[in-house]
Amino acid sequence: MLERPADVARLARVFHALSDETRLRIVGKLLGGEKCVCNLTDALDAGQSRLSFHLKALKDAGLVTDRRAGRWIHYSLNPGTLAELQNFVGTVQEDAARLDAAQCCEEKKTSLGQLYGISLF
Amino acid sequence: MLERPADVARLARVFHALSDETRLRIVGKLLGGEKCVCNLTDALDAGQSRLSFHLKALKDAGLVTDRRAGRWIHYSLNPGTLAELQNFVGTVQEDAARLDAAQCCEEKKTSLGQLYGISLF
DNA sequence: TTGACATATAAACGTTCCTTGATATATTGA
DNA sequence: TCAATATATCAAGGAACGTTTATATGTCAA
Repeated sequence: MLERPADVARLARVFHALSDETRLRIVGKLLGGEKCVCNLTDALDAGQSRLSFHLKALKDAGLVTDRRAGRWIHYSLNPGTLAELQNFVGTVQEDAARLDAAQCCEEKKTSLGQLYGISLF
Repeated sequence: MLERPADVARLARVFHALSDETRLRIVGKLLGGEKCVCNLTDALDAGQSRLSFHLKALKDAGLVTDRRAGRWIHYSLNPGTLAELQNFVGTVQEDAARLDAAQCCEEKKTSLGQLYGISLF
């Protein structure tokens, strides 16, 4: 998934959207189900315009969707993007764990072999 | 995990580390196993100092570890932090999927009930 | 139609981030 | 010890980001 430049750019945008504490707190609130902006303003005591700014960042990244209901606009988590994200993180994590498990058997190879260009296996 | 301020700050740092295209490409390269900086410089044709800057960001976030081997420093993915990350993303994703599945049964409730303060269930 | 309310957008400003070029540190081989 | 190599750190400049205040848009109720 990190081979195609478009995917890299997309992932960077999603991660960037989650790289701010206010936005993470918004996500935390949305875990309970969809919320209108007014709910979030109270729960996070953040100014209205500030909240709007961060909601836009989350929405542009595809992490949340909005739905107008009369005067209010309700935001909720977008399962699709979250599934993509989980897929990516899961892949990287599994790979890292696999490499880590293999490492114990290659200690000598990596620390000495790479130095001297010798493979013990 | 988003209740404690310290966790929110930690997560924001990890996400920020992954919010840059150069750093994501570094992660992509490390999927194949540990690499020395020289390998990465070649593979990503990024200047040495630029690469060093991004490796530090990944290291400070706990996403990679480094290991000196003679003249070279090898970087590899840190499975622990990646597991934490996967745990978080997985939780949010599952929650979003659950809410999404429930939504079909509450369509009337959310679109009309919330407007008029009536619960149909 | 008017006023109140919920939310979005714009402008201005300080802060953080990334890049580049120069310099410093650590390690090795001669 | 000296030169070469690999990497880190620093300083400067510009771009992107987040906050705030003010204004605009859209919706409802009277």
